[in-house]
Amino acid sequence: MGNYSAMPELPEVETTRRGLAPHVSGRRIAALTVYEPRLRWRVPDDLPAKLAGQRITGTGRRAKYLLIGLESGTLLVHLGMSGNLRVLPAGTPRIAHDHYDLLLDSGKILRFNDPRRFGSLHYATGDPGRHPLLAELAPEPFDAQFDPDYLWRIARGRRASIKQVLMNSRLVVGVGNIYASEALFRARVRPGRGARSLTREEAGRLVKAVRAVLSMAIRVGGTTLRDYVGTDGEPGYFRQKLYVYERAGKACRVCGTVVRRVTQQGRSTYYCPTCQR
DNA sequence: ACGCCCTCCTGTTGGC
DNA sequence: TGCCAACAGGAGGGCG
Repeated sequence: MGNYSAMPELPEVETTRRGLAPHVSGRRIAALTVYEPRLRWRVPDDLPAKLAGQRITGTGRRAKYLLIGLESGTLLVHLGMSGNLRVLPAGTPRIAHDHYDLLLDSGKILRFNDPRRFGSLHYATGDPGRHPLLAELAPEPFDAQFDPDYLWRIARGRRASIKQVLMNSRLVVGVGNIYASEALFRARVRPGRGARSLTREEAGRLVKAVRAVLSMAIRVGGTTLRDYVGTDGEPGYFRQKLYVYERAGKACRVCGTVVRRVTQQGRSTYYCPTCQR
């Protein structure tokens, strides 16, 4: 399997945000240096000039976008599926796939590394929520709006599977491939079920499960696959808590049944045929 | 409106 | 042992 890296989902992004916030909040950007602008979208040539000298007002997160608030706008940082941000002393030698540095007035740099270059860097002026990448996003899983009624209602109107619904960022954001499988396991719902077959009770269990699995992952610092590290170099420990993800052929941790792997829309899905109905 | 597929990218893996 | 195709996946874009 090629997941040598973090596959940053919502918990990994939130872990990154919390790790770097104390290092960047209130600092001034001395310079942005772009070594490789060809990310998911090309980093604009004029971005360094726009950022230089600006104070960082704070950090935030929307879906899997890390937001860095500046005096005159907001940086939208996406980690893609192999990206990470590290806080390092200025002058630290670059390694392969280091693509840009934000030099801070503290003498530290915020360095972005991303082997697959699926990550991105955007700058929004004005309300970042109006930026095209954020404007159409669904509620956060921890929003009050994402409740059993909401999930049940949208699921009933869909022909797609329940796993597809969970992973559709126009319906609910932040649930990627790992946590979709894990949440469905905890809710005891089979991932291949048609979303419209979800009962009201199952919708309730699923809302709880999504929130539980995400908040637990945030609490322990994300999922370690191969070499995931947060901004301070500490690995995440959620991998140890996985019930089904990447456990095909192994015994279910609850009932002992062999965990299955199936493919849905080209993505791996894992489930226990006994625990999940 | 919805659902599905394609695309971007590169390190790792497995088959021959 | 070495080569190479397949695979992994977030998510926007496009198409039917």
